[in-house]
Amino acid sequence: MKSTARRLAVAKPPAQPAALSAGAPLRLESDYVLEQHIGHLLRRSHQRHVANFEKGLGVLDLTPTQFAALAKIGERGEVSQNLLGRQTAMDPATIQGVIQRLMARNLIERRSDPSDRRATLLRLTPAGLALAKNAIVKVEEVSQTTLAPLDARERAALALLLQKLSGLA
Amino acid sequence: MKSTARRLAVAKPPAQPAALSAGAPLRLESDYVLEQHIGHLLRRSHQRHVANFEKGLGVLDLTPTQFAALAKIGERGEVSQNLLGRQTAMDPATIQGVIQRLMARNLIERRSDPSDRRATLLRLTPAGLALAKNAIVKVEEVSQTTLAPLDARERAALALLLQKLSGLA
DNA sequence: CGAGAAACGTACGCATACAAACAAAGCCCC
DNA sequence: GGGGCTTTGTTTGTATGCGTACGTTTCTCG
Repeated sequence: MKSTARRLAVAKPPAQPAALSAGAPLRLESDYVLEQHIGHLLRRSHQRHVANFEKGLGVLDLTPTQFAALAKIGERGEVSQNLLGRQTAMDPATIQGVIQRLMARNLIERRSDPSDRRATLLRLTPAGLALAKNAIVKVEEVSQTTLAPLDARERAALALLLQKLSGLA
Repeated sequence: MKSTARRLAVAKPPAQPAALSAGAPLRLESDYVLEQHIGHLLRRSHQRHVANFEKGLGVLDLTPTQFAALAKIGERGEVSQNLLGRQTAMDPATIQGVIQRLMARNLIERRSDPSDRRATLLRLTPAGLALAKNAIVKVEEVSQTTLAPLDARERAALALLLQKLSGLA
């Protein structure tokens, strides 16, 4: 078994206590290029899409995760909270907050599962259903905006590659 | 000029006040498939990479953004905070928190720009430089882990597509 | 020169995102 | 039948990530 669980990588400060390093700044001699790394590219691309999303949804005022939850609930009819989390790739702590905010807006409602007293079942309210329908149209437009730099062949290729990368294929 | 700045999309609850909808759950009749949408794929892929990152960095205990800031500072020698933010795709509010945490760990230090009293210049401490060097090695390994599902040709294609998508190409 | 615009860093609020710890309920399997 | 493991949902704490507003400083341009 592993000995220590986790150790903070705190480095003790250098010898001279107070003064800032006086001379030329320290440089990292390396051919590392942030902009070419997969992590940075994924982050930037996702960041741009989220920006498009929030702009495109406008008065509907849904975040990507809120929309995903709403759409998934509508697709399944009724789901438990943790199952919904797994199907939208959110951990229990995250989905919990999302659910709370959707409930506060009367978009979903919950009842306890009669066959499992631990679980709560989620379903759309009429308002949630109506909002989801409107949102789907907008979300399609958002996807077009995000994908605008790519042609049809590139879009298909990208989707396939990302499915492989995320373990969905 | 626009009339109202922003309106909350709150829907008034349906006629019956208290009771949950009794019958069958409302369903969203739609062929919308979350798993095929670019936003979800980007989110999942990024999510998987971040998980690899945090696992792979181990005791170095750097988040992707903290590493990006550290690497960029080391590359430039000395940068102002906002410029660093632009080069790592973080807005001023976000980079501010990252800088605070790196400073609290003695990895970077700041001085006010003598030629612009608004700006603060950031540079690596010796500890920060050492940590960054170690981190770069680990980060390369993380990238390999993330990209493991793809062969060389697919990796190159993905990088190109994401560069286009994020506006870096 | 001097007023308006722009840029710098900071602060607050909200929404993901996840680790860790927890109580309650259900399941497994001897 | 019952002890242990798992699952469900919650809470707390930390870290992005961005909108917005703010005070200070610098720049621009008439």
